[in-house]
Amino acid sequence: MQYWLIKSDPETYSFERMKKEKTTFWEGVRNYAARNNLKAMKKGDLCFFYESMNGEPSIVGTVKITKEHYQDPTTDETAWVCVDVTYQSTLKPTVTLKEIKANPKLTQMALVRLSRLSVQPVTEEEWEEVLQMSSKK
DNA sequence: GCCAACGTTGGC
DNA sequence: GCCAACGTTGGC
Repeated sequence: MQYWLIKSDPETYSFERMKKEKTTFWEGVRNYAARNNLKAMKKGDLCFFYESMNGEPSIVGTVKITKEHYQDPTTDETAWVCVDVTYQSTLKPTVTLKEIKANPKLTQMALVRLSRLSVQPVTEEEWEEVLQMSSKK
């Protein structure tokens, strides 16, 4: 069981839409490092859903991997894969990037260090810490 | 909208 | 296979 974080520009695919559709295939990854992480995902793994760009960049909820990687149907290139994810929960309130950066326990998070990686691993400690931050607010 | 960071491409 | 140039991402 592992934890991950996936990023989305809400103009492309918002968490609102994720909630409405319940399940979606996470396609469009065109970066090798991110692709390798997609391939490492296992059914049942949990993911933070992070919204970038618009407004306050934040972790807004969690989703679950419901299907392991397969050929990305949006391209013929066999190099690229996608996974299926299903809505799990909404973080109330959300945890912003600002707060994550301000938390000394989270300075090692890939989100802070590798800000451009769109699919990244999260440690169990980081996972728990972010959930705590949300519940304590 | 700017610009820093970083991944990718392509010439050698 | 190196590395400069270029393109893209994403925070601000």
